[in-house]
Amino acid sequence: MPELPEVETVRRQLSRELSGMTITSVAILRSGREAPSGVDFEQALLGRMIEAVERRAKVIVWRLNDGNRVLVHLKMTGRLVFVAPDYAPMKHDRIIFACARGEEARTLLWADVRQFGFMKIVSEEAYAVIASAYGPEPLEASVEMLAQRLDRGSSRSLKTALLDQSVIAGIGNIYADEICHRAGVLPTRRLASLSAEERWRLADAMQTVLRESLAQQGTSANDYVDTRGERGGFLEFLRVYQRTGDPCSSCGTKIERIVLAQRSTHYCPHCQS
DNA sequence: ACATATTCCTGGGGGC
DNA sequence: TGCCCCCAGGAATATG
Repeated sequence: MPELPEVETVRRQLSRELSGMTITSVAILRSGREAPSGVDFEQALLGRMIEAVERRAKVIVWRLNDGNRVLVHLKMTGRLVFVAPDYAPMKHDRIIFACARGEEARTLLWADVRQFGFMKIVSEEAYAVIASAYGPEPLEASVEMLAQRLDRGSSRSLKTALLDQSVIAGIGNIYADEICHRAGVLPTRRLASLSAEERWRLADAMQTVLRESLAQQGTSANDYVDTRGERGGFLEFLRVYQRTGDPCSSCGTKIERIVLAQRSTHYCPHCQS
């Protein structure tokens, strides 16, 4: 499940490989999750140069030289992987892109087992509207700003707020649980009950956890791999996520699991309050 | 303004 | 070996 560190890892690799490249072919193997669909999608990309690869929240953004943006959301099981030019397509592959810059060429595959992900071509103006709906980027905003985003006098749970992309961008189920554990705060807490000190600890934990994971190229809990097909290394550093019953790394108490906001939620009943 | 349920989808694992 | 059922979940949408 790519969240900010995984999506950012993919973005960096794409930026390195694709910046300045022109799209020379678009082979849609399985239509339905791209917009506009089919031939219109292909025609909107052919001959365009990728000027830059950016990211907003969990969305990867290809900036094209005609001003349009290609938005890619990997959702649960989406993958962007570089493959050989003669790659033989497999069951869940959706689109294969060929790109070139002089003598250099790259073949990029978009595959998605569960088919939740999408690719969408939008204008510069439409992208600005989409981007503005997201909350601040946790690795770019200040701790003060992030703490302030959690200060809403709200009755909703902390976990719900952390998963809400309009509050803070890029956090998903893995990092929501890890952030709460680092900060020593229960995910079930109501926002309105958080002290200023707790909000500051949460904001600080957001940056710490996301930075540490990014340094390990993200977490491969299930399906995630980067553009080279390699897994992220942060799994072994997770302290609560998918560690139900394991001893807490800080105090040895067994990690517990509940369902909160329709999501599996993991916490240490001793370290978090 | 909040929660909760439903929807999309497929593979993997447990139970028998 | 092979069913059946449940589970994983990002985010939009509907309902309470």
